[in-house]
This record gives sequence, C-alpha cells and structure tokens, in this order.
Amino acid sequence: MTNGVDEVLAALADPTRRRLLDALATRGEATATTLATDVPVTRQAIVKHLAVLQQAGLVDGGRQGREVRYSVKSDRLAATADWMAGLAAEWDRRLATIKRIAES
Amino acid sequence: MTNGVDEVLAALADPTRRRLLDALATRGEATATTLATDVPVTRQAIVKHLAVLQQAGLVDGGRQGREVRYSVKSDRLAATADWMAGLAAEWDRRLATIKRIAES
DNA sequence: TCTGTGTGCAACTTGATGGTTGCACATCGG
DNA sequence: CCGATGTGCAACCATCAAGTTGCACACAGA
Repeated sequence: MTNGVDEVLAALADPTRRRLLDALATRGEATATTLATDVPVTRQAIVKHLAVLQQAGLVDGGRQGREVRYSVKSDRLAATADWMAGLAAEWDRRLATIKRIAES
Repeated sequence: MTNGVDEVLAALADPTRRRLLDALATRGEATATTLATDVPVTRQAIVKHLAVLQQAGLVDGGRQGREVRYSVKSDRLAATADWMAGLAAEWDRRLATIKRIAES
C-alpha cells in the first residue's frame, strides 16, 4: 500500500538506529557485537534495531561462519526520499490551487 | 544537530498523522473538529496529532475568532526529503569506496 | 576435546504514545 | 441574555517499543 514507506520512516525516526546506520556505513560491514562499541547500548538492543532496519530494507545481514555480518542497503532509503519530495510537491500544488481560488 | 529531522520523521511515521496531513492538504484549511470527520478518532486525539505536526513544522495553526484553523506548511518536509536523499548518496559513496578497497 | 567468543531466545521493566472521557471556558447567533 | 457550538485542560487506560539481564547453544582454534 504505502510501499514500505511506513517501515522506513519508523526505522529512521529512532536516533539510535540512525547512529547505527552511520556506523555501519563507515565500517562497510560489521557484526552486532562490533557495533556495540559504537553505540552505548547492549548487543541485544542492537540486534533488535538491526532487525527493524532489515525489515525496512535499509540493511542486509548474512551469516558468515559463526558471525553475522550486516551492511547498508540504500535503495529503499532513496525511494522514500523520492516519495517525500513528491509529497511536498503535491502539497505545494494543492496549496497554490487553494490560494488561487481564494483570490477570485 | 539533526536540525528538526527527528521531529519530521517521527511525525510522519504515524499513519493517522499522514492521513491528517492529506486531509488538510485537500481542504486547504480546517479545524480539528472538522478533521474529525475525515479520520476515525476523537477530536482530542486530532488536536494532539496536530500539536506534534506543528512542532515538526509541517503544519501551521492560527486562531480565527472562536475556532482554530490549521494548514499545511511543506518547507520542512522538503528539507527532510533533501536530507534523506543526501544520506542515501553518502552511503552509496562510502559503500563504493569499501568495495574498491576490497578489490585491491 | 575443551575453552573462549559470538548468536539466539525469552522474560521482564519502564517510559512514551495513541486514544478516550469528562468538564470548564470562550464565543457566535438569535 | 441564553443556548449551541468549538476549544482547552487533565486524568486515565492500554499498548508498544527500547532496553536490560540471564541462559542455552554453536563454532573456531589450540
């Protein structure tokens, strides 16, 4: 319906999650345990956040032997940015229309 | 630091709030009581949502006699869309760098 | 095989948030 | 002036999400 916009926005709304994404982007690839050194929360909390981010399509995680490596996946984010821009444009359009009508 | 991004994302993350914004955009201007006919929640809930949206800078409300008229204000939204696009670009850049290093 | 390190699962606490109801106050119209 | 309509405020409830702790399980390396 909203094509994943819901999940992306919800995921990005959390500051810890954004920090996590940033840390991941700079590292390129990392495990939950490693990321626990970047963010002041437990590994468990990080795992939950990564699950949310993965659900939103912003992150991709795969098992590699005994550890699980995560990495950023920016497609969905770009799509959401586009959606937002379009929404803003539409609002402007409607507002302009209203204004024009009011002046007649 | 995050320059209002936090508030905008949090505000937009709620489906009811998005419906509210849409209703507002089509109406051009409306009161909380009026909007209560568009969304299946109490006027009080709507007031709270509008407060959140106003805090995020997505909506602008002013008193007009006995009633309070709200309207959409898309600047902040557009700014956040830009922010998101930039973020996506940066992630791509870093990922490309990582990949290049890995191949040397 | 045994030990250390990394993951996964589950229960629990706590604070924020979406929502409601009830009532008091302001204001427009007859 | 009086009634109807619109706002504001406060208390309250339920749910959800972030975070923690504890423990069991998997696997690499000596």
